[in-house]
Amino acid sequence: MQDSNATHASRAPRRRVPRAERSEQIRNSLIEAAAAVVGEVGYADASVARITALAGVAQGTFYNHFESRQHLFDELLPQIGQRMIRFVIARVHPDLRGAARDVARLRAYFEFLEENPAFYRILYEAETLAPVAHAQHMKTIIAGYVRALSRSLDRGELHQDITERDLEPIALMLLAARGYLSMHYGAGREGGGKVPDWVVDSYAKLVGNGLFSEPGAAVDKSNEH
Amino acid sequence: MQDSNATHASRAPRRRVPRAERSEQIRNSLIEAAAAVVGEVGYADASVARITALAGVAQGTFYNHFESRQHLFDELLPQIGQRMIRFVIARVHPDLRGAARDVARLRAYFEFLEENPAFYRILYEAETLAPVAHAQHMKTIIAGYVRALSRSLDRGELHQDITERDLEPIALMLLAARGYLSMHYGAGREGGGKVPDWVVDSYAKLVGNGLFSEPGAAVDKSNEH
Amino acid sequence: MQDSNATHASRAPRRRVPRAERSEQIRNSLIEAAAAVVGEVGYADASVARITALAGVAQGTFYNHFESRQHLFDELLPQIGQRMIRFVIARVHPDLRGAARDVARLRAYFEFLEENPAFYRILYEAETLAPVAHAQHMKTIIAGYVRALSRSLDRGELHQDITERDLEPIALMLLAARGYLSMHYGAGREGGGKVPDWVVDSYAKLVGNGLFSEPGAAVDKSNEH
Amino acid sequence: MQDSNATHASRAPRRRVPRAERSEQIRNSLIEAAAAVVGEVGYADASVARITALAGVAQGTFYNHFESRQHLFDELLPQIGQRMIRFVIARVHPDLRGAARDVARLRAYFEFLEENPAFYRILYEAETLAPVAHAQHMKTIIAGYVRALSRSLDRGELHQDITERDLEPIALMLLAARGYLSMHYGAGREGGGKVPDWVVDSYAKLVGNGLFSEPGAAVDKSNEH
DNA sequence: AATGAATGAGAGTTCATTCAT
DNA sequence: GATGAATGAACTCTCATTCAT
Repeated sequence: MQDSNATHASRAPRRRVPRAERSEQIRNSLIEAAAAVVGEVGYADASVARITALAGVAQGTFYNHFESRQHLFDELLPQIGQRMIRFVIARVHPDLRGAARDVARLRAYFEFLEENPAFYRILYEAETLAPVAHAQHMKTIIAGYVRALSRSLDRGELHQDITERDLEPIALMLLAARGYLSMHYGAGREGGGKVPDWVVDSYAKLVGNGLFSEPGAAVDKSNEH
Repeated sequence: MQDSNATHASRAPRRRVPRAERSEQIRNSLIEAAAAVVGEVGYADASVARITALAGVAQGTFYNHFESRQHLFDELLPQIGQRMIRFVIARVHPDLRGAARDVARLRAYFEFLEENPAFYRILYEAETLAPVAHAQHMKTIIAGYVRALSRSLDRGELHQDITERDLEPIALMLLAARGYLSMHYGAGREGGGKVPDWVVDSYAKLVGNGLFSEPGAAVDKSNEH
Repeated sequence: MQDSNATHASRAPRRRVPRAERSEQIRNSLIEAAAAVVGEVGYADASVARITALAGVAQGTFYNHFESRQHLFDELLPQIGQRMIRFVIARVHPDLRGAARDVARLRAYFEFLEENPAFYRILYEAETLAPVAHAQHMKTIIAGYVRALSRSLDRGELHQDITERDLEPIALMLLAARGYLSMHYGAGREGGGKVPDWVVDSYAKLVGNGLFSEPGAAVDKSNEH
Repeated sequence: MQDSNATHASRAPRRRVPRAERSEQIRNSLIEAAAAVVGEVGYADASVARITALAGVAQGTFYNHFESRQHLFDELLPQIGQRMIRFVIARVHPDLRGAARDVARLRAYFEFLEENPAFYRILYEAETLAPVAHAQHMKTIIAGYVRALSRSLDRGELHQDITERDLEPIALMLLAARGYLSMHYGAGREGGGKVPDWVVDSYAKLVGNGLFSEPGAAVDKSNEH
């Protein structure tokens, strides 16, 4: 981050360090401000006026850094989303396997939400208000989840009836669970807060054993092979 | 103040259409119009002008029936939500039990979405744009789901480690699955469409057997009581 | 359709006269205000704020009557242009013929400009700022002029070397003369004012005899002295 | 940036003067860029950003050379106007006299416009958007035209009813003709283009013989009404 | 009760100009 | 002198809501 001699513009700006750094600072502060504002009032009410006021710059400055309000919105989720991914990776012990690993990821996610309550809105409103970013984020997240499940599958950690093709819908459902549980028990509520342990346990039970106990009942009707 | 007696309409030749009924008609047509508009363009762009235009009344008329645009929005989901609930109930055979019943409900939900693609947006945007209605809807839906699961529990259809307290988070997660699967494979995508059978099968597998096969592994690590 | 009986109140607006009239009044006052503002500061600085302030209505009202600022601009020249045409027609004695008629029209035009000094800017800036209106106006004006000249041609009032084909460029040049003379000696200057008689006389000389007298030099014919 | 410090001063018109000359270069390139931009999009949309981008300098540099955008605009027409004047002088054979000389000047003007289509907009929009420059330009041009006509008058080339006082309005009208003819038949239209010969002939007829053939009628009659 | 024009606050965006580097 | 980001006033336009008819 310190070295900025790597890129050498043809026009030769004299003192690129302070200027470029200051510019980068402002850009970042705009993103941070936007994240905070969107987290608080949602995309729809995150006006440029509000964002720039929080960032402490003039409204016009906004447009030196982003083509439009929408362009900022489209960067918001990727930025914070990456942060979330790194956070979760850092929090999950590399040796964990199977269901334990999955539950650990869930917990890490909830912890991230506790520390970054804005993320909830940034993510879930993005579906309609920053759809490109949302689609990209979901794609990345799903792909990562499928990869992890795929490794579990290879290791034989999954039930025998689970096939490669099931992994995507299952990843999706587990992500869905994250979202709804945090909405209902955690950051999505007013005031945010921690998702209680017993809720995580319910997740673990569902993921570990499924819900219904009658053998084959669920699969029989709809599955022909 | 007009007479709102609707049972005997043939009283005077002056007024043929009862006022109250006509008023109710307009109110309903506004709700229908709003549902269509929100389904098409979302809450944010569902302007009063657009809704009244579709309903065929003047803009001012809107405010004779609803205190504000937000008040209409707050009625939208309850209305359409009830319709969805009735639809699902009607489609699920009363004799189905256990996982088969749950899967049938999932299918019915997807069918409702196919026939009412607007519902997807009305429901999922409501979380931020009609939060009161959304909370109420979720409460109702969850309560219904929990009741159903509770009956399954009483009948001994569930795994033995599932307790009464697990039912709410589990209901939530199954609802979450509905939402994300329809977003990804069905009505949430451009052009709507049917969720494929193999995706329903993946749901059935998860709900039936769980995901991970190591017995107890998932629960052990994270549960200390 | 005029009936506004209480028994048949479903479609018919009750008292359309005052409402429609008031609306028309506001629309007209916006046009008048716009004409005044454009005349004073030009199209570029004729902001909606300025126009509505002068018209005494709210800014939003503007958009109940015109799709956009440009749409008003596009109506401005046709409106005032028609007024000018009617004015000139009214001022020119129907029995005048030949050069006398042409000069009378020139005088009438100058008089109109004296009474409507805004017209100058409305017309001449329109070329770039309301090009469609300008083109339409010029087409109308040129066509009218050509028609008048054509009648003179038929009556044998014109020089023998003038043919039908010359009429359009000549009409254009006479219109050009109007414009530049008023710019330089009349309404185009600060403070407006009347174009002096001796300037009109110069016009009359040019139109009457041409400028150069050498036989054969320009086109030849009909010149001595 | 580049080594422009060649310090050998010889007899040849090669100058050293690194600073002043470089400064002059930038200033000129800004004027050239402005001319191109104004010609393309008009004064109103000729933003400082656009001009400096075309000139290849930073926006701030602009204000080292011009007090304001308007100050540049005020220099634009004088610069290009002088170029036009020199072009016309160079193209008109010094021995031509009378109407032939005038028509030759008209043709030269049209040729200049063909080669410099930007000039049309620079000149005609200047009336409202660079009024000082426009007034100065017109003054210069009119003075030159009057001088030329005055020489014709001294040589007896003009009609006897033309007096010294007529020369200014007549010069103005001939300039007006230039402008409108080029607007309608030449550079003013989309795509520019050459004014056809037959249009020039119409001009020649008007200037040569006038329009109406009744001698004297034009002047006398019009003073009564 | 129905109408639909009037309202005005507030939105996103532009751009001439300034100024620290 | 050259730079180019920062500034903030001004712009056009939208729309939920009001209210006289």
